[in-house]
Amino acid sequence: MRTHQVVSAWLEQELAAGRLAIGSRLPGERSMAEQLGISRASVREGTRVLEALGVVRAGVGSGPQAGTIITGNPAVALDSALRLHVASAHLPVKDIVETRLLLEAWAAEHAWRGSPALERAARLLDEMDEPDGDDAGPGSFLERDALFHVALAEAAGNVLVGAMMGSLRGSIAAYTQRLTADLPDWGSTSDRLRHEHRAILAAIVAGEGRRAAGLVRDHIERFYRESGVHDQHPEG
Amino acid sequence: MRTHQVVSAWLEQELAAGRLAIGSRLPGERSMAEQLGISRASVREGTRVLEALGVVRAGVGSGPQAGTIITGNPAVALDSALRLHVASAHLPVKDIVETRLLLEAWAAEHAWRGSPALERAARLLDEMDEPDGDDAGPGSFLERDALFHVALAEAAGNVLVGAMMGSLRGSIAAYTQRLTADLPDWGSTSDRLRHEHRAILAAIVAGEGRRAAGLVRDHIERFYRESGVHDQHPEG
DNA sequence: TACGGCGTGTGGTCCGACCACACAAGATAG
DNA sequence: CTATCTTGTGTGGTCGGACCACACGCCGTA
Repeated sequence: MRTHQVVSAWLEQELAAGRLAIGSRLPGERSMAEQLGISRASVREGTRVLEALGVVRAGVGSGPQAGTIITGNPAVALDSALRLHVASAHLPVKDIVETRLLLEAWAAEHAWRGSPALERAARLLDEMDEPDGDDAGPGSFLERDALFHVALAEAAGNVLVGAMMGSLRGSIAAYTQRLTADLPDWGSTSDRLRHEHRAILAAIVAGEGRRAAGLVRDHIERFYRESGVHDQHPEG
Repeated sequence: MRTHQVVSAWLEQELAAGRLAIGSRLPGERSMAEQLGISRASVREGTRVLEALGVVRAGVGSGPQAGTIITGNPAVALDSALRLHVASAHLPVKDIVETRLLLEAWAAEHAWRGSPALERAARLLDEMDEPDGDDAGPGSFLERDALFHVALAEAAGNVLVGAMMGSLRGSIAAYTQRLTADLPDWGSTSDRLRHEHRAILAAIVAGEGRRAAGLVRDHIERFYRESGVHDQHPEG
């Protein structure tokens, strides 16, 4: 086993044994190096990995935000991973759209009606109704659009599904931005999107899961069809 | 931006520009440190992250396997990530089962009939028919069981879905192992699993996607119901 | 021609040093 | 006595240099 993996192996043990939990602070790098019998450089490599995986968060200085603290954020793991894999053209945009469709339709169908995520989604829709005051173009609209869809995914109460959609957000924002640039009439398109968003949320709140899932599917598919995503290359 | 992130940022640029691709070899750590104007320690932290994300693979010595080489393996990213997040009890087993159900049902419905993954799946089924010669108990059976399900997921031709199932494999193997220990009659259960596997694969090959999806759903759900997974805690 | 030792470049690990930072306790000025 | 400033301490962040094990390919040797 490579030396830096000692850190994650140790952390996994501590977590399983209940000696550490989310929110706990890890020993300092110097102290951990001594405890584990490895160098500080290796401890740091191990910590970097944990950080990339969204398991810990490192902060300098002193105080509550300082030190290396255990978090539970699986989304950051995929966020950066997806960026790289998309960049390497190993991950076609088509697959991302497909996966998004899959996750969101499922989430819409299984959404928990009392989820606070739905309230967040509703707030986002209200904000999207206000004309983009200062910012130009569809920038902040699409930002909230992506967040709205992530909120829907989280409403199903499945951490994994929520995390996966959360990490897709970055990729989604990237190409929706690109696609809207080619649209001839953004005004009417955004109006339609607004309307469809309302319909989706209403269906979920009304408990009509299957119908909501269908609406989500149409919503996403139509947008990509109109934008002609199928003609574009990942690096476009 | 933290220094070690210079590496992933640089790599992303190189990939996007087409100067690097999967299979390419990165410059040596020492040379890269000089090029990027950072220390070798930071380069190493950066490559450790890339390695954890499944973007590169590092090998010592010389020859074709040596050096840091770009791979496209998103699955390894989640594999370790899931282990840690499950250990931290941040990720309930219920969510994993649910996600598995979601991914596999979709994959069964969208499987590409000519996929080589289906041939692999068929071979695995044949191997599972042979009574576990030397190994005791359901060990290698469950191993192949998990691989069979991953193969089905890959048959849909979606890299992301395949990668997600691949990284779930570790977690799945962990608790199926645990659950089968409590089963009163493993012999009859494994017979039923074998039969269901055949039926699923046959439905896919016959092009009856929807029916295959239903079979998959029943297959997974029944197993977990019988095993009483709902009564178990993540750390069980 | 076949074999064996050696050079070279790779990542892997370690050490020791210094930096920027953020808080807390003490010293200081009002 | 209070408010402010200074200093101390511990944190992660970065750096340069050193040595190791490894695996290959070259080259001298038998």
